[in-house]
Amino acid sequence: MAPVENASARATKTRRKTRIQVEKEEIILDSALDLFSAKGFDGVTVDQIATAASMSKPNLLYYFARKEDIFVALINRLLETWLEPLVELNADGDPIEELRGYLRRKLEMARTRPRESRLFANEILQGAPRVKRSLSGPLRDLVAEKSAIIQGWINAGRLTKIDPTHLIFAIWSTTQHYADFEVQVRAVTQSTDDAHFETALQTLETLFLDGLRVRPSS
Amino acid sequence: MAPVENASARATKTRRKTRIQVEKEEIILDSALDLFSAKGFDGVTVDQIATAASMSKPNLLYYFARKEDIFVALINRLLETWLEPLVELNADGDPIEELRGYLRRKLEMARTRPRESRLFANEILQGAPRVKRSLSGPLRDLVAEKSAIIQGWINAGRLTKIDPTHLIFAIWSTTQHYADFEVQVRAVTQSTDDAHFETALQTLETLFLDGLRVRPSS
DNA sequence: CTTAAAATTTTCCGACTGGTCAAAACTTGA
DNA sequence: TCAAGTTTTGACCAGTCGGAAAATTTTAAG
Repeated sequence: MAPVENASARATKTRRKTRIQVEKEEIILDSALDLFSAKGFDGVTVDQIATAASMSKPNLLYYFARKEDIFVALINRLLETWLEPLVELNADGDPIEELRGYLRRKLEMARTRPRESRLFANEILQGAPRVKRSLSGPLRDLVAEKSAIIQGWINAGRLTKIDPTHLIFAIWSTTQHYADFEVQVRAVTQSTDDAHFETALQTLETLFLDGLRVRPSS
Repeated sequence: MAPVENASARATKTRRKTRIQVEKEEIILDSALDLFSAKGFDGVTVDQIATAASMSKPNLLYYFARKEDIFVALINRLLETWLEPLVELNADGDPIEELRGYLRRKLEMARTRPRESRLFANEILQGAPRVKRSLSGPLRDLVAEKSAIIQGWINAGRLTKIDPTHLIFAIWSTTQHYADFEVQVRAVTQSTDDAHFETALQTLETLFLDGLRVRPSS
């Protein structure tokens, strides 16, 4: 007798997952991340994901009933790790060192996890139809919390007067640029490896901490 | 008798365009820009573009033989205006004021032409399959030229030592962020209009020119 | 007004898409 | 070992897609 419900439905009913379920779902998600991050949701077929995961389409659909379920699973799993660098920003640390560390962690994430960055960019770019709720929920709350910390540093005269939220945007955009616009970066810098990330870090640190204007050295 | 070749083919043979051709092509491109920038190349059907342009699908295909031709036409037309703010960077001006002006122009472009920004982002994000040539050609040359100018300013001690190319990347990413990630920006700032662009400009100017580190005011 | 070219519409098609279904093959725990 | 549950497969489908073809209507130049 064929099962009435699929693997996903069963999972939500908290019936515990089989060894095979855990393994196969992992393979599917990894293959899907490859494809979705490179071609976007609409640019990928279920068949392509199945082939990449070395299984048949109906078999894949046994684990994720709909194509969109795979995408949503990826986004949800992504959001957590994605915000980790910001979570680590510590109110008790030295402001300059804390922000330098955040910049470094975020750039490192762009270097080591470009697929996740591009997947997220793809989704936001198209109006975030599947994660809008998360944006105005957990994301906004976290930014508000960390912005308050930065504002505290500014009020204490330990940082230049600046809008904390837009500062966070600046860190996000400059670092993710190296993942999302990798093709462009490579075309312009003619780089074929990771070497430009070191230059990028130096440039961004100097820019964010000291700015372009030349000051007389004390 | 039906025409053997379509409007595009004729155009390439330098037969001059009809009034109707000029008008309709404009309408098609504008409608396509709306849709492509919002949903990406694969997320849009020819039928949707045709409906948005108030014509039938075969009629649209009379002007652009293939869906991809519309996209390519958009990208080509876009590239020129897109690089204009950088073209205007003037070697003879004051370095700080020149870069401030570039930043301002680029952010203004993100505000007034978000559709173009998103279209471009969509294309780059997916590996630039249709404009790779332009990236390593005209784009790279322009960046090289302007980087040399900035490097000249640095050598003359008029700017902080920094990698000019990555500085340009930083200006690109921070400004385009407000167009490409608009949904996220709005979700976080809870802004419903353009007001946050003023705050963004102030933040980026302060950040890029003076940095975060507090200096004793002379 | 005439007529050739341009523009539009109607009709159609083959390829592909996401997804279903029932049967077969395989695991696994008692 | 064996039966209940899990996993995999092959056949299939209804809808959509980009695009082709040909006939018809409209435009514009002489």
